[in-house]
Amino acid sequence: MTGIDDVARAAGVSTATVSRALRGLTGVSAATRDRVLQTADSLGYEPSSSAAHLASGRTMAMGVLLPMIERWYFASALEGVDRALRAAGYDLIVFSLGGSGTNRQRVFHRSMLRKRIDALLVMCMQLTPDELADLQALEYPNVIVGGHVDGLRSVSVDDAAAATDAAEYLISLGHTRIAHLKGGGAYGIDFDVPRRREQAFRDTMARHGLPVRPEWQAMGGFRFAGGKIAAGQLLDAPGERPTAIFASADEMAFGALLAAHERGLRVPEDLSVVGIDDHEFAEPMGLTTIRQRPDEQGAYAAELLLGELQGKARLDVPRIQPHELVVRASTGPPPSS
Amino acid sequence: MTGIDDVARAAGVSTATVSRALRGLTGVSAATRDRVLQTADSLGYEPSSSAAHLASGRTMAMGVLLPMIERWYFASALEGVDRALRAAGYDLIVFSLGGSGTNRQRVFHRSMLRKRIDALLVMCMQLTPDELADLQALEYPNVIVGGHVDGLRSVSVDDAAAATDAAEYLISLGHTRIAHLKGGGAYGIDFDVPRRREQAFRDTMARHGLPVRPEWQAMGGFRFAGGKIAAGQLLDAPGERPTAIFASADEMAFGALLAAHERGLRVPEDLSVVGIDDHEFAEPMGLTTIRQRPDEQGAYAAELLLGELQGKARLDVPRIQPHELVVRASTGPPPSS
DNA sequence: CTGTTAGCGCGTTCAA
DNA sequence: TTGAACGCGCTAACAG
Repeated sequence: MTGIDDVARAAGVSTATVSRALRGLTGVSAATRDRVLQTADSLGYEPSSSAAHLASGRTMAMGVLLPMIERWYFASALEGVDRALRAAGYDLIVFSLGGSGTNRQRVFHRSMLRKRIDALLVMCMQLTPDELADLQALEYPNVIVGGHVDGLRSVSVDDAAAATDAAEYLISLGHTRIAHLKGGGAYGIDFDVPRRREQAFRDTMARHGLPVRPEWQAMGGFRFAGGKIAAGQLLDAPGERPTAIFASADEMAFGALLAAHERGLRVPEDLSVVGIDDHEFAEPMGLTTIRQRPDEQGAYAAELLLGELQGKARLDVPRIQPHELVVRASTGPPPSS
Repeated sequence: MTGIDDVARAAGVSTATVSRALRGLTGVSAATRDRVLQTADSLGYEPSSSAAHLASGRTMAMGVLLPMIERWYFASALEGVDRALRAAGYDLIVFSLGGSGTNRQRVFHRSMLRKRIDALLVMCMQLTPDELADLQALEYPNVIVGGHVDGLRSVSVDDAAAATDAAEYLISLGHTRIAHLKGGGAYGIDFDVPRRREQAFRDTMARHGLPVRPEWQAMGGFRFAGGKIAAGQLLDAPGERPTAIFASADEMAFGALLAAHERGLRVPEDLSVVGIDDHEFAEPMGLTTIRQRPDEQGAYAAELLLGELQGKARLDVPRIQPHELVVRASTGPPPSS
């Protein structure tokens, strides 16, 4: 393996000069810099990140801790984080709980991040007090993405506003009999996003003097299959049927769409459905939804940490991430019945 | 930060003994080992991976290079890789091309992996000759997952057999007018999986003396939206309609299902659809498909590399990964017309 | 079974 | 603008 002294020798300078030239520091004449760059390139030299870490204290890597990867939100956010990090020359180290929730003990234990990262992004996780303490003991900059933990900064949409906008839109169309497909309880990891959305839904209904019927609140577990089953039960129940379903996430909304189809209900004539996310499938499925961009949230969070590592002032209250109503074919006025 | 000498001093032994005890090497008395473990724990000591790397030559990290994260196959495979690595105490470093294909130059350039990893998994990428050379110059163990590159080992299903099984199943139901939704051309990264599946489809049709009509071959780009559009065009075309669609991936099959529904075609009475993958949505959508398990493929590939790092013999021909027909509600005999 | 010592490959002083 | 020398924290080889 070719090291820094090989370059130094070949370029006829000291290792210190090579180091300076390669990192673009000042105090190197243009001539020597060019020479160093050229010989480094021709020798195929690349510095060892471990040696650099040891000498400088910086790992040039960032960690992401998440409950699981294979979920639209997480995978998209990861993509955004990766994009931001790569642009800054940082590496991305991924720690997934794999949805298990069982290897949950000592998540933030020192062993999980063996002095390998400069900062940590935590995605959508509800933390126990012990875990919170562990995280803070880790002492490097951190931020929560897509979730909320007391005492830590979050980068996310305004979940309450997003849910409110969805419910308000249904109400503006004339709906009064609105059901709610709730998320949560599915990741093996609770987090409060579903609670915030549900509360906002309830508040919005109350503000309009509309009832929130217990039998129209169902748990869809944030997934297609769960949403389909829950929506099916809603629609099959005796008595009045809702004219609209607000799903706390698109995947559950897809399930609702399918459940309606299977029962011969027309969307939106008989039933309107609105979700949150703007999942890739929402457009082809014609789902009206509240768009959010997990990738941009991830990138924003990564850049925030990157900024702090470069000495920028700490941002105690990150910018709320935007959301937006996207109207498609799954919503319309309620049936006139 | 507490280092190894802090532990050594506190335990009254040398740093070498601490190192040995902590790594579970032989040649340490039970008593000393316990004492060391205990003081290390109480001091909250965790070794620096960089220092360990420098001294030992091992990074205890593995890299994964993939075209993008937010895609069912990649995210699932990543999950499996992570699971295997974490069990072995290895870290996972992710390099995503972000679907761009533009920052494609010098993918394997030394700078991409600054001596940070012990082995590399490459997912589903078609490599240029230059890239292949770069990869091999990287000199650490590698393996391709879910794709094929001449000269490199692959962990994947038998794509030809999977596509054959799907087509054979349709044929066994009595279908003769079978359309094909092809993948490919979508990732910004070509790879030969779609070609293998298409070829197997053609071969199977030929073997049964069935025609492969050019107007029934459509490009769905491996995605829901693309599959929906392509299937819609197939179904809207004047002249005879296919009685079955074989989609090279579930996401396109979902699009076909939707296109059929929108045209009032009943599935499977008027049209049968079969996919490949067993995507999470396949079960609730009632899609007949060929199941594969990307997570297990990823885990298997990771374990293969792990084994080699531990000195096991190199496996030149990894085990073909299993696939399996899963019959659901989207397939049936062709209409008797 | 345990301790001593010499690097691993850089970044970073400090002096020139 | 450049170079020499030290040390980051650990593992490995050797000696005891």
